Amino acid sequence: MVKGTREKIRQASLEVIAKRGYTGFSLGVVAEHLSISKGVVTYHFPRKDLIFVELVEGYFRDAAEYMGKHMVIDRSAIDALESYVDSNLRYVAENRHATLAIIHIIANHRGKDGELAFADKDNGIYQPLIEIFEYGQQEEKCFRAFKPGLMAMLVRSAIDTLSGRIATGGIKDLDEAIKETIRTFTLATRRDGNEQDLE
Amino acid sequence: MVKGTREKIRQASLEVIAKRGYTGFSLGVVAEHLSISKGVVTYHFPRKDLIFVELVEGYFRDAAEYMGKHMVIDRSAIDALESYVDSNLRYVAENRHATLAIIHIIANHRGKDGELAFADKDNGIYQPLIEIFEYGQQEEKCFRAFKPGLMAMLVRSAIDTLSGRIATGGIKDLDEAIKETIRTFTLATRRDGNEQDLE
Amino acid sequence: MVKGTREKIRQASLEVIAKRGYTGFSLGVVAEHLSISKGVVTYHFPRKDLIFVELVEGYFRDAAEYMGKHMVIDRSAIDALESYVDSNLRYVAENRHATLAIIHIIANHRGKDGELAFADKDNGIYQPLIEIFEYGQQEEKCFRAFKPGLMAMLVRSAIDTLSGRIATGGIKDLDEAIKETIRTFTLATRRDGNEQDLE
Amino acid sequence: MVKGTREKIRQASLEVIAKRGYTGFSLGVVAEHLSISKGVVTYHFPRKDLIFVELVEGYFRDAAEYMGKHMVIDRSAIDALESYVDSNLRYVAENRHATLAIIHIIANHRGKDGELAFADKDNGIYQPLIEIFEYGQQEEKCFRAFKPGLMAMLVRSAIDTLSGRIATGGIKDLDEAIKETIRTFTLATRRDGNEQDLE
DNA sequence: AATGAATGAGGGTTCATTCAT
DNA sequence: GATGAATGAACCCTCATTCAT
Repeated sequence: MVKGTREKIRQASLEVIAKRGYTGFSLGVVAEHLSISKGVVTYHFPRKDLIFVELVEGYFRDAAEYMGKHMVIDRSAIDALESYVDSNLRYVAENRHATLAIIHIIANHRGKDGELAFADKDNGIYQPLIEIFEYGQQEEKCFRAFKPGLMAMLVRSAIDTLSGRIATGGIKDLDEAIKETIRTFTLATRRDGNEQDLE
Repeated sequence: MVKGTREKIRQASLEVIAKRGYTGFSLGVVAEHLSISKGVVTYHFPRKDLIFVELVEGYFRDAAEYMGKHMVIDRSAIDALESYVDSNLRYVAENRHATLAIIHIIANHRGKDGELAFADKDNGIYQPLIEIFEYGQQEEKCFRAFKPGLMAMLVRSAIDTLSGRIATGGIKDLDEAIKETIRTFTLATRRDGNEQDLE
Repeated sequence: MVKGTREKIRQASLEVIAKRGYTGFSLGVVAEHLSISKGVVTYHFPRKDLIFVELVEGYFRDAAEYMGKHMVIDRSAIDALESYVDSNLRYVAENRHATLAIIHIIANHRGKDGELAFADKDNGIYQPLIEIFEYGQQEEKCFRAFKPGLMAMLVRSAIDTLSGRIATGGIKDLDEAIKETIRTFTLATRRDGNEQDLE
Repeated sequence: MVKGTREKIRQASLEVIAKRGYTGFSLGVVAEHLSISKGVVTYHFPRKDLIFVELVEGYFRDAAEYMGKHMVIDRSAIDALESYVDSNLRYVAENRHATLAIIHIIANHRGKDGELAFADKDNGIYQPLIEIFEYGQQEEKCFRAFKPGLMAMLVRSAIDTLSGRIATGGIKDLDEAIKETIRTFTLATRRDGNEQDLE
């Protein structure tokens, strides 16, 4: 199977960024990595930014597709939360290089105005979680009272940090880590009789 | 009181990195920011790395000092955990710029070998948490069974991500955010009768 | 009638050069301007130079043809001079874009040796004027004594500069400008009784 | 006498542009010409444009100073016109390289908007001539009726084109060329009894 | 006749670093 | 302590040109 050069550049870019970081990424390194001329890269991506745009958008598109296939949304809110964390981390585990690269890009790439260019990408990702929490709090009454936005941030923080660890190979037992993460947030969010003890 | 040039450079560096990111930081920008010659910077810090080293070490030294003053370690493990999260986040809130800058440095700065230069700094920070968890599990029996290292990572992830939000001004009600974070991990780690329900 | 691609490229090149200058001209811009591939341009003009050669030669060929139709050479030298200036400027006015482009090319394009490639084209254009002046001085005695080559240069300078103005739209009343230019050189070259006053 | 590097770069730039044209000018060529690093050039002129700005402004400043010293403005309008042409061309003759370079810059350099960056410099130069003509027409009645702006353009065109010739060494006898140019425009502008013959 | 891919040289620019003063 | 000058490597990007299809 012949992969187009453009796709090769995408792939190599992800690898380079994952391995050498945002700063270590340059057209020259990618070209060298692929044993092609530097001009080939600029031929396919007239401006360096466009590589980032394509990588980030592609990553989120694929992730959304994966999530759509694996997330459980027709059962309880708790099941939804569990499957959200589970499918998220599994997608990450299956796309370690890409994930690490995307994290680097989002955290570092800035537009000409000096502002982070992909900050919004990061925000949009909270929405599904917030909806799960609101549904669980208002309809199913299975979640205790907490600010959905804040809890979503905590869940995401766990997923993102764990993603980094997974991506860098710092996690040995993936299933256990996922299981424990899910339990952590299940315990933290559920509504039960003991809740008022904490007041 | 006259602040030494060296200190001024440190301060300016933190501000620049916090505002413009790791990539936007350069000796020239710092010099311009202070209205001094670029040579002055290299006079005080012969190599760029040394600025980072000093900033990161200074930050963790100050943080450790702050924690030493504010952490409760002579009461229960639960109190220790609570005060760890609390003092951590309060220190961050009081040092937003510095925190953001340090996060950027740790996430991006690499040595000549291409490896992240401050990855170890990040690791050492887990130790106190691990000890709290182990003590709470083995001695006080107040925590349920979980891998201390993993839970420490989850707590740190929450603190670090929240730190970023706080540092960038994304958190409106600091006290509420801290309180909710603490409750989240209190609920997630405590040992109670309902725990086995989840098996 | 379908215009051949080659002709389209010529036309587009003139427009691009006229609007963006010699420096702003590139094969890519022309291709984009025509919504064709860059390869098409190099197919028709294997080397960039060849576009310039064809444009310049075509321009002077057309100009010569136009002059041949409009110049009066069978009457007096004064009439010849007048019609030379007049037809020259009218041709320019009718071919503003092309004229501006050609001016840019002649002033900037250099061969591999670094010398202006079309400097000679510019020189050849003086000959008709010189002949008119010599004839008027020696045969008709209608012109005063002056170096024909020098006066030819002055006339050309007026025409060329005026051409630029006309081409860039800086001239509002074309007829008036032409009339005044002709009068200027008629007065400057004629032989009359007052001439010796100036000695 | 030690010339500063900045001044050397200015000088070398003028030479390079004069010899190789606007297109043949590059930071690399200048650096090589001076046997210095390319970085030195950008150290003194952070952006390439600034070289052009400094060259053009310096040229016009020097020219204005020279004109101020050599122009006769306290006698008749005719004398003023003569001295204007004379001092202009003599300044050019004494600054051949610079003049040629400035001509190239003005004709080619464009800002980011794509418009000629020094077009205005060229316009301001007409003002003195226009004033001379208006004064001669209205006060002294020594000039015939013509549009001052148009005639100014014709005079400038002669000067500019002659400047180019002089700069490129195409003029052998400078004094004769100047004298003839002055006579040409003296004859072309003066008011005498024969004027109405041309109506 | 037309196209897209690939190339490599050269462009301007940024920047950490060295050094003499 | 402080400074400005100089350096050279690396950066992104533009572009004429070559070539297989």
